[in-house]
Amino acid sequence: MKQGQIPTLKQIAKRLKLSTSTVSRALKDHPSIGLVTTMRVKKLAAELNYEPDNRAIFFKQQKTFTIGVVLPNLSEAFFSTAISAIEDMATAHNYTVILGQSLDDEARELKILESFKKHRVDGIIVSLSKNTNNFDFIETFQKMNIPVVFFDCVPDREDVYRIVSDLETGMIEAINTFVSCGHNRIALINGPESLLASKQREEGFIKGLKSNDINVNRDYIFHTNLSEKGNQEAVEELLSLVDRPSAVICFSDYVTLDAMKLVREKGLVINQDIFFISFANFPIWNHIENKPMASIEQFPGKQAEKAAEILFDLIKEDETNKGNHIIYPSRLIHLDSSKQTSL
Amino acid sequence: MKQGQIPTLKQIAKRLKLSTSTVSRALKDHPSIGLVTTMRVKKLAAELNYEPDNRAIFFKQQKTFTIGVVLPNLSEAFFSTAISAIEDMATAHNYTVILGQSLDDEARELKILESFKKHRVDGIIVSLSKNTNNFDFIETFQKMNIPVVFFDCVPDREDVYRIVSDLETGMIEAINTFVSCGHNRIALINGPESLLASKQREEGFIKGLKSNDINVNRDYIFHTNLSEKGNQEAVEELLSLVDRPSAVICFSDYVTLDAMKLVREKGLVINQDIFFISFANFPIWNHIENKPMASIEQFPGKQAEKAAEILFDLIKEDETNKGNHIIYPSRLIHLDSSKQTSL
DNA sequence: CTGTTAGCGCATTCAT
DNA sequence: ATGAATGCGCTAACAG
Repeated sequence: MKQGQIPTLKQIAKRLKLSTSTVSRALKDHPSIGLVTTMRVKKLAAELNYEPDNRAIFFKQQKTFTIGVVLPNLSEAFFSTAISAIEDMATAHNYTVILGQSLDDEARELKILESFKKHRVDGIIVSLSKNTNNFDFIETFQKMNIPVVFFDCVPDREDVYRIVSDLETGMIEAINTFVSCGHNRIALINGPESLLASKQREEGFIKGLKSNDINVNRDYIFHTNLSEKGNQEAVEELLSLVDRPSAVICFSDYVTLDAMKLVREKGLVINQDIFFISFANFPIWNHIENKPMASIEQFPGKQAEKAAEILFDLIKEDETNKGNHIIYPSRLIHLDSSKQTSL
Repeated sequence: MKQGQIPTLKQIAKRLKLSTSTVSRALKDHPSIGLVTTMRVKKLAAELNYEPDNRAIFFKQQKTFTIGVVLPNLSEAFFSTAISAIEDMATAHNYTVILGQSLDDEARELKILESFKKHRVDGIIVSLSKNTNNFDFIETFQKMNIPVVFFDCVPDREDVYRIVSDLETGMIEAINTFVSCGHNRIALINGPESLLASKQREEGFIKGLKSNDINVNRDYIFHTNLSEKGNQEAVEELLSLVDRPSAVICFSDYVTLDAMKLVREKGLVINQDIFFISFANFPIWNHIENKPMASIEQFPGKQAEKAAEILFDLIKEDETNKGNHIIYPSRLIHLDSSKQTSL
């Protein structure tokens, strides 16, 4: 009574006095099956609401038509945009997506990867947790022939497929913008030093300053572990400098939110006493007073889409070495600040 | 050479000169297998890095140990909190989660459900798109014995499992708060009339006014389709009333963001000329100047967790009719407004 | 305590 | 153009 309803190939075959193979082929428009038979089969299949049982197909084909995606945090607009892009690509390829949030916790990330492995996903897309230091899992999946593609937060190794945003372009635009507004005391609140993303920001920062003939002052480079507390500590330090910076570039929009909050509490006026530019360009800025001057767009959708594209190529074993390091430029987006100075 | 590495039960059995069933049982600590044998099997399995092939297990057990979740939009904090809760529950039950975003598009929602059906998920959790009117899919899944649980945005039918937040409690608190601050011209910017959630808000609104002996003025109830344009139109109307409301309750924090933006552009000062309370309580308020007075928390995590709990009960066929309509109270959260009036 | 056997639903190879 | 036979990896009923 339970599953009695769900029709199988065999049932269709019996009802039509055909063999399962004929039915199977008819359903797939195999050329060697007669038109009449094909029609009869399809008709009954439609009537019975037949659906092939994916479980059997997965088993037979040694595939699951499923990819796994590990992200730090869905609540960040950056990643929800990314996952939407991946989902769309997956749908287009007739794949489904299983998901895990690492919440920037290395152990949790590993558990998710474990579960993907057990699930026998056909491929994996990862944007690393900010605290991941152990990359042994890469070898594990290599051995199992499960392709892995990284994006955004990627390991600092050459032997992987990875897609990143070139943070230098946006960073240099940011500095040029600040300089053209007359700033020369420009600070950077950077992320954890272990991150490739932080390294790249710092390189761009220094390059940008140099190209504007500004001395690089190491005291103007701060680091945060990206927690609210860490962000505030960095800002406290920054504000207590005798020669306080007038312009600040933050690792991300979240860092900027924390920074601006503290700055306001200290009685300083944003976009008057101190100016901000940050990374990520999240959509909410347009609804906020006293936003940063600009934010650097990293095109999460594009990055994720490319990651999915490469992954599906790898799954299809088109191992056309189309370069396993893709870099997209980032771009500075000026936020409408017409209301900012009117306060 | 490809899959040659991946060990199976059979291989372990051959190497150990045992039968596959013995190996299978040993790996599961079946009591009828001798300790020595169990040890030998486990040792070799560990050496070979054996992992059972879920595809075969799915097939054999007629299950996928996978649940599907359909949500409107991952980028809303409400839903990303919800999905985290579901994920945690799923992990605890050894299940994986496949995900789809409807983006409030009925057709897209249906496609996602289709794909879940093909994937033979063991159960489904849905928070409906704001534009869904056709609920035929409920019958389809019923027929296939795939349990479905709704939360937050649920169908207005009795014969389904659903978990919602009781919007009335929060709504009444909101009105009481406004009244105690001296407001009596209180407006509601509500969502689409077709939504159960809108209906409930309106009921609470009217109840709250009545209990405070305030006449219900129908002109103070507005509707928006929740698009930015719709939100703004509602606010335009509201502001153009001769007897302009001094206090506004909005359908959600997103509506409030749009509303406050427009209000500012009109030169009005928030928390002085006009006051807001809204639904959802998203985390970013604490980082924003000129936030609403309060926001009504709907506990997405709790709702989602409960939905998952019920779903897993249904999957296990513990069809203990533990009530298929669960309601959690909502609660007004006062936002720290110390900085608000100091501008 | 351990082995043998059968079968889940489907795709496929080999016959006819 | 169609059918029969096989096997994917695993579990479980049955047999010893």
